[in-house]
Amino acid sequence: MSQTADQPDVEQHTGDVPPHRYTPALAQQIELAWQDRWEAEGTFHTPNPTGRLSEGFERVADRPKYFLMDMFPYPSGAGLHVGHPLGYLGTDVTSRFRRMDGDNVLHPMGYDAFGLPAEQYAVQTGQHPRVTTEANIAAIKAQLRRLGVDHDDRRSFATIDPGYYKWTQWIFLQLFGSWFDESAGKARPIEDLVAELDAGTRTPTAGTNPSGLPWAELDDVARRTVVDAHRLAYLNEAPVNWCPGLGTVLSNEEVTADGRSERGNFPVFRRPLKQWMMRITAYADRLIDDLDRMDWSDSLRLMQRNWIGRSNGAKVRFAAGAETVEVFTTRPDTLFGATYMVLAPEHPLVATLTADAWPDGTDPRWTGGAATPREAVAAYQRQASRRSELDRQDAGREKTGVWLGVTAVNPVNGRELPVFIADYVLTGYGTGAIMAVPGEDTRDFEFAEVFGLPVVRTVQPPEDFAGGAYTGSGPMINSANDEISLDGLEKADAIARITEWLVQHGHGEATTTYKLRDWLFSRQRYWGEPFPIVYDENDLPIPVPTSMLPVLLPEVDDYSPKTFADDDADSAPEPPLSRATEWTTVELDLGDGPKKYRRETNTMPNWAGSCWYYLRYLDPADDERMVDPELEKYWLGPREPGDVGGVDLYVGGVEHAVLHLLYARFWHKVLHDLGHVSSEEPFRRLVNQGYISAFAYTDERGFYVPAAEVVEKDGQFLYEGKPVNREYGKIGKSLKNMVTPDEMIGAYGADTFRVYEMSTGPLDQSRPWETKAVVGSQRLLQRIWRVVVDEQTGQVRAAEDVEPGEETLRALHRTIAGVRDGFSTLRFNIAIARITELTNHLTQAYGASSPVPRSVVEPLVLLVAPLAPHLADELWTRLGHEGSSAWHAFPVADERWLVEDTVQVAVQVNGKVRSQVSVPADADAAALEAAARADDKIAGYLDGATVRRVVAVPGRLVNFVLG
RNA sequence: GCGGGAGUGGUGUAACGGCAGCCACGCCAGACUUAGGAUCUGGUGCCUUCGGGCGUGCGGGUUCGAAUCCCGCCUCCCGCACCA
Repeated sequence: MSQTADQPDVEQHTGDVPPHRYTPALAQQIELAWQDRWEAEGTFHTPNPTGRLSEGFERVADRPKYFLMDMFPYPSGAGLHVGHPLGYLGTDVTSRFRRMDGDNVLHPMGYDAFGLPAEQYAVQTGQHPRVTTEANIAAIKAQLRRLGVDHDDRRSFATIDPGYYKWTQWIFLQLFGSWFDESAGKARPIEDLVAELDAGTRTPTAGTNPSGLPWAELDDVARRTVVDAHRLAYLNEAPVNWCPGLGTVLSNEEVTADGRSERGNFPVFRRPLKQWMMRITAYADRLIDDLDRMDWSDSLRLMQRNWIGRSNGAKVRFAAGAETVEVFTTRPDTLFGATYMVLAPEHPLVATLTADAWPDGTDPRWTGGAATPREAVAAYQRQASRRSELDRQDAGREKTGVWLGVTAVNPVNGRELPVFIADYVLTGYGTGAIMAVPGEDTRDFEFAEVFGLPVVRTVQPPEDFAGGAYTGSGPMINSANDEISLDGLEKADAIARITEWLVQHGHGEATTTYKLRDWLFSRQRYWGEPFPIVYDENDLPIPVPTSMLPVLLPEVDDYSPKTFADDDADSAPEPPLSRATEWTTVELDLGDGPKKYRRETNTMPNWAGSCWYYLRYLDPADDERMVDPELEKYWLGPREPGDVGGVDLYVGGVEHAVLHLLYARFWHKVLHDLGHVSSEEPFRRLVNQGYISAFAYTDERGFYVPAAEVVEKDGQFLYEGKPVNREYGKIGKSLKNMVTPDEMIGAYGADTFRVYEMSTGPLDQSRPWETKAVVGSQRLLQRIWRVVVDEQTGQVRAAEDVEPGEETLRALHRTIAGVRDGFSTLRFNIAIARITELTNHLTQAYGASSPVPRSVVEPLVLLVAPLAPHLADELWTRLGHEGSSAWHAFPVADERWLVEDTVQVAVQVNGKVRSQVSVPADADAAALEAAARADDKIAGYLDGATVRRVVAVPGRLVNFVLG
C-alpha cells in the first residue's frame, strides 16, 4: 500500500498507545476473524420457504420478508475506488438493521459479466474475456468480503455462467414464443395466435402479411413469415444504429443525443440491416402507467416517462392527388390554421408525390435552385442523408426544405396546401409527416418565415402578444366551416369536437404515438449470450428446444470484433461467431428427422443478463426452472391485491434510468403475462445512491498533480511548496485523485471506512470525498470501544450492578429512536450523529475506567452493529454473548424515557426569542402563559405594553404579540 | 428552449411551520506529555461600543411565527432537446 501524506502512519506510535486500544491493527485483526467466522457459520444464509435453500426456514417463518439488493457490479478491470461501495454499504446497513429488527432479509449479490467493456478489456490485455472477467469478479468479491457486507454467498452467480445464461436464453424463447394481443392488452403464447388465425377468429395484424392474401390461402412459409412478424422477439430489416468503431449495432438507448456511442464515443450511423428486435413498444402504456404504482423518485419516473414519450393526438389524412398523406398532430384543434405540409426527406411517398415540373411563377425560395422538383428533391435528400445527427438536431439552425411541386387538400376547408420536404420533420416519429400551423407552432413559424408562407391564427393571442407563433392558451378563432365551428372553444373542447368530426367524415381518428422505439437486441460481438435460434432452408428462424439449452458460447481463435474506421458508414457488421465455422452449422433433430441448420451468429446485448438477475437470486442452482413460482411469490409477489410486488429496495446509479430499468421492467411484464411470475414489476422501491467525487489539483501548466500530496496552508493549496488550482470531479486515475477502499481499509479498517461513508450524508446525496475527515469516524469507534473495554487492562467495563441515571436513560432512548429513524429512512448520517451523542455522553458520565451500566452498553453495541458489524460482534462476545449480534433483536425505545417531565420552552416577544422558561411537559396554554409572564426578562418587555395576542403552544413556545 | 431538483458557518451536514446550525472535519485554547498528526476537556455563524444587533442565494407575500408554504428573480446540478 502506498503511503500518502493524509494517512496516519500506524506503526510509528504503537509503542506508547494503551495496550488495548482499538487501533487500525486491532481492527484488521478483528475484522478478518469475524469475516471468517460469519462465512464458516453461515451467519448470513437466508432460508427460502421451500426447496434447496429452505433449511432453517422454521426459524424465520413468522417474520415478514424483505428483499433488498444493489445493481450488481460490472467487473471492468479498472478497479474499485471509494465511490463504488457507497450503495453496497447502504443496502448492507439496511439489511443488517432489518434482520435485527425482525425481517427475513434477502440480500444477495451477483456479477454482470457479458458485454462490450469486458470484451474490450480482454482484447487490450490479450487474454480471453472469460479469463479477465473471472479474475475481475474474484477481485471484486474479495473487496466486498473485506468490507464486511452480509451477502448470502450461496446465491451468488455471474451472468456468464452457463447455468445462468441457459435461462436468459429460455426467456428469449418465451419472448420469441409469444405475441402481444392488443385487445387483451397482454402477451399471449404464439400458439394461441396460430389457433385463432386458423379458426378465422383473427386476421393478421396490419403490416404483417405482405402478400395480402387471406390466411387460409397462404402456404407454410408465408404463414410462418406472418406469425414471425407478430412475435415479441422478431427479425426486422430497418434502419439501425451502426457503429463501425465498435463493429456492432446499438440500441437507441446506447446512442447519445449527438449521435455517438455511449460506450467509447464513436460515431453512429443509421443504416438498414436485418436485426433482432424486442417489441417493447407494445408495453409503452403499461410501462408509463405503472410508474405511478411504484415507490421511485419523481425525477426517475419522469425520465422514463419522457423516454417513452407518449403523446395523445390525432391522425389526419390529407388528399394529395391520387395519394393520401397521413399526419400526426397533438393539436388537431388548430387544423384550420394549417397552411402547408411537410414530409420527412425519407418519407416513402416523396417519390410518388413529386411533380415533374415547377408550375409557372413558383417562388424561387421553394425550389432549392433546381430546374425540376425531382432534381430539387434528390439534391435535398442527398444533403439530408449526409448531415450528421448532431447537425440535424441543432434546433437553432435555419429551416431548410424544398417544395415537391404539389399540393394537398385540407379536409376541413378545402384549402390547397403546398407539400414540402424538410429535415426538421423526423422520419421516426409519428407518421413522418406534419400539417404545418405556423400561427401556433414555433418550428412551423420559422419555416414559414424563410419560405414566405401564410400564417393563419386559430387561437386568440393576448393583447400584448409580441408576434410569432402563439403556443399559449386562448379561445379558438377562424375555425369554422359549414358543418362545424370551433370558434370560442378552449383547447380541450376544440380537440374533442374536431376529432369527432374527422372520424365522422373518415378524415382521421384519435391516436397516441410514442418516442420509444422497439429494442434492437442483436450485437455483432463475441462476448454475449448466443441466441437459441437456428435457421432452416427457408432462412426462417426456429427456436432451439429448451431441452437443448444452454446454447454454449463456442471457443474461437479470434474473438475480437471486426471493427472499422470510425467514420466508415458503408461498412457492414461481421459477427465473430460467424468465423466459428465448426459451430455455425449444426445437425439437429427438431421433429422431422436429423437436418442441417444454420446457427444465429449474433449475440445478445449485455442488458439481457441484467434484465432478470433478481429472479435468479431466489435459487441460482435450480436447473429445472428459471425460478420456482413459490419462491417468486414469497419474495416478490404482491403484498396485497393491486400491489405491483417486486424487490423491496433496489439501490443503484441513476445512469441506468432508461436502459436497464426499462428493459428489466419490460421483460418482467412479459413473464407476468405468460404466468411465470406473480409480480407485475421487478422493483417496487428504487433509490439512486449519490456519487462520491473528489478534489483534484492542477499546477501552473494545467497538469494534474497527485491530490493526496497536496497540502492546504492558510487557504492556499500547495504541491511541493508551489500553489496549485483546486478542481472538483470524478475520482479516477486521469485526475490523479484516486482513493481506493483497500487503502482506507488498510489505514483504518473496514468499520471505520463504513462509518465514514455512511456519515457524510443521506444515501441519495452526492458528496465529496475527504480523506482527512475519516479520522472522525475512527475516533467515534475508538470511544465506543473505550466505553466497553478498559484500554489499560482489556477488561470489560460493563457492570450489572450499576444502574444508569435518569439522564443516561433519556440519552439512550432518544438515541434508539433517532437511530431507528435514520436507518429506516436511509439517512445513516442521522443515526451516526445520535450514536455519537450517546457515546460522548457515556464518555463524560463514566470517565475512562469506571464501570458502565450493562443495560446501556449492550444497546449501544447493538445500535452500532449495522454500521460497524465487526466491532459490534467483537464487543458483543466480549460482553459474554455467544456468537454474532446479527440476529439479536434491535433495541426498542421506551416511550417513558422519550417524554420529559419538564421542558424548556422558548418565550418570544413579537416573534423574537427573549427568554426560556422551564415548565411541566404537560402544561397547558394557560399555565405556559403564566410561567412566561412570571419570567423577569419577559415581565420587563411586557411592562407598559399592550399585549394584543398570546400564542401558547404546549411543549413548544409562548409568543406575546405586543400592540 | 422545455422539464425536474437544489441553494443553510471555512467544509460535509442537521432542524413535525415553533429556540437556525445537532453530529463531524477543520480551526483556537487547555490537560496529560521529552514530544504529538494520539487521547481527553472547553471554545468556534457574522458584527458589536458587550446592552445587543444581524443572519438559511435575492426581492416580495401568507402567518402570532418561515430555512421550511406561495409568487417573482438569480445561480448551480440533472434529464430531454426541431418529438409535431
